Amino acid sequence: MTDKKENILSAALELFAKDGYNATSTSRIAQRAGVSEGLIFRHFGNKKGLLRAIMEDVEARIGQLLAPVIFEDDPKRAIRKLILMPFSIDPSEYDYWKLQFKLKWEEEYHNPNKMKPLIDKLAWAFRELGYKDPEKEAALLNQIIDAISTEILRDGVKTQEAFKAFLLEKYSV
Amino acid sequence: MTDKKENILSAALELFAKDGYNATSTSRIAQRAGVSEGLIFRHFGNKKGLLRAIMEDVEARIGQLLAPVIFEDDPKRAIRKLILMPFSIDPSEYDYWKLQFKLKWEEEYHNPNKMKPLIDKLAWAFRELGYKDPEKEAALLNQIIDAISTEILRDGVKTQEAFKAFLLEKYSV
Amino acid sequence: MTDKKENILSAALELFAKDGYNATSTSRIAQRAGVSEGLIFRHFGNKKGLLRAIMEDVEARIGQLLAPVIFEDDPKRAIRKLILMPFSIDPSEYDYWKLQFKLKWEEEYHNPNKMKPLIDKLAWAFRELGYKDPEKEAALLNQIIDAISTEILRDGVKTQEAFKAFLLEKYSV
Amino acid sequence: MTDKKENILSAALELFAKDGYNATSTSRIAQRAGVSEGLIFRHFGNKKGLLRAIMEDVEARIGQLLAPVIFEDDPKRAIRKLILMPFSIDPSEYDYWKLQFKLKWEEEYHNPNKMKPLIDKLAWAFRELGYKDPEKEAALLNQIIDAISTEILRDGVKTQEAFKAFLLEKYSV
DNA sequence: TATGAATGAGTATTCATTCAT
DNA sequence: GATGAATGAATACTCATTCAT
Repeated sequence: MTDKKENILSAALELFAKDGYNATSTSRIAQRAGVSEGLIFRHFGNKKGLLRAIMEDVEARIGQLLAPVIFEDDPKRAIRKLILMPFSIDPSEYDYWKLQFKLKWEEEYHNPNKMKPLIDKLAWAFRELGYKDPEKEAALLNQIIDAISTEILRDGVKTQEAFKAFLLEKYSV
Repeated sequence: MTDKKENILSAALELFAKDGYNATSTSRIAQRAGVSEGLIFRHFGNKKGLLRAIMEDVEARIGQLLAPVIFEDDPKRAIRKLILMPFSIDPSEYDYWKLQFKLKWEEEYHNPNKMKPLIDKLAWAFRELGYKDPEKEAALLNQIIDAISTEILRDGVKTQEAFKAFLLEKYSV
Repeated sequence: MTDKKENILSAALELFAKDGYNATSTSRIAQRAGVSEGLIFRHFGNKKGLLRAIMEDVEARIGQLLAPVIFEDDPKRAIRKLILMPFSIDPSEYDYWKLQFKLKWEEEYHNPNKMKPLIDKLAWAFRELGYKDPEKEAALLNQIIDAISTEILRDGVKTQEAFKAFLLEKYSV
Repeated sequence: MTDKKENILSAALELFAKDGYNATSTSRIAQRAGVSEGLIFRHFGNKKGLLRAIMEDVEARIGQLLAPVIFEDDPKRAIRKLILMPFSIDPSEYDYWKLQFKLKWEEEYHNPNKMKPLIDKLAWAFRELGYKDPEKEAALLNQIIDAISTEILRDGVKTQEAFKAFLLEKYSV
């Protein structure tokens, strides 16, 4: 991949994450990337194509982050790893996550199945631990982590730090 | 308030809730409201002014919905009422709620303090019931309700129905 | 119709006739009409809409020009009037005609049926005059007039003047 | 001439003939020719240069087609050959002709002198046959053939077939 | 010879906003 | 209060062309 193509990708990620897809014009992306506007279209066809290219990256990163949870064999440790996850995201990767959350509300880009494997794993963990309604517990914890991630991305990790111990204790993990 | 002004307000609410603020043009609002585009600016100054006017409504509705929780004197019943709340929203009012959630991610319009009184009330309730860390419990339940509301607004109330009993039991309320 | 709307119409007619539809940009039209580019779209929706509006005029003018032929009761005089027609077009109306011919080759705008009533009338005239194959004679004369009109529009009426007498004599009208 | 250069030429001919010069982009030409866009400019300098190269071909073909008329020594047979000409064009060569006609109205490319030798030959033929105004007869027949060719290129040879016998008889050739 | 990255000017169209009536 | 004409800046996208490789 050429330098300029990468510049476009990272400028777009940054702006999409900050302002959203609709509110970011291709001309601002080009400007920030230091390239001509036309180049965006030569490389990605259209604005949606650029978004798609970025989303592939985003999904890969999320996959990487979730992998340790999904491949954990011990149920307690799986839950623990998930709870710790939002606190361990590298700030340099926040934009990937912000975009993911922004797109839930913008565009038709929302794909709720993306989290399916994680929820399944959690359900398994809760079942192993003898919880009465493991599916619901899984969905609930997933939502909690989702909400905490949201807050972290908006206001920084420090504002949510207190929840870490709280949740670990609540779930005894 | 004149008819036409109200038409504008309800057309804008509908469109903002469906497509977001940025993706809704004043011309589409005028068209759907059956008024001239100019009238929007006579009444509300500019597009942001229109959004502000709508948000006043939105906040009033949310206030109304939360009032029964906040003025409940029995801690168990307060928690119970909050859990039931997202399931009891009249579908005709969904747009107010959708807009509220959409705006969290769009615009600089997010006002996290809006929920402060509710969280305080919840903290009080959990304290009364002897929970160890009532502030965190309050924040957590608030986030859970937030997440469930989100899902209800996106996919309908039926998809989340199962959580009602689950949560009521979990919190023994 | 407002002044500015008419300005747009006449600027567009002029430019479409000179350079063709595709080769004329909306910005050049706006510039020549002395209006903002946006106004074109407010009045005509899009570039095609502008062309359509012009074509309605064009067809009305052509109708007017052909009417004396079509409502002529004497066959010889009908043919005579048609032959004289291209020589009698007011130069101020050339653009309407040029556009008509340009569009035959550009766009999907060609409508061969437009000339049907004229050809029918000619066929009738030739039949009345005892010609052996009146339909073909009609089509042929129509084509000849078409070709002469083309030349007149390109190079001026003088270059074709000699054909006037030649054709009148040829058809003895 | 290299393969690729020929590919460009034939792709451009096809597209210019179908959509016109202005409406055909160099990128579409390159795509259809299966070459890089840059190669067009290496070979032909610019888009106009490509058109010029094609027009040389076009004129050569037209010359070939007219040669039998121009070198015919018998006046009747010369006229006969011209009348038959548009019906005998090989459909695989239609694009050359379409382009020729399209360009009459687009671009500054029209060259009316191209037909001079043909018209001179016709004038000679009509003079030989004792027509009263051979120059005009020549110009007229040329226009008729031109018009019939136009129709054939647009709607196919069958739609004009009937004119063949009609004209041959009209001119007794 | 041939490519493919890159550009700057241009395209049709939409936008929020103003203003005379 | 209400309209509809009008605008200028912005939008996503296309174009012919250049150039290093």
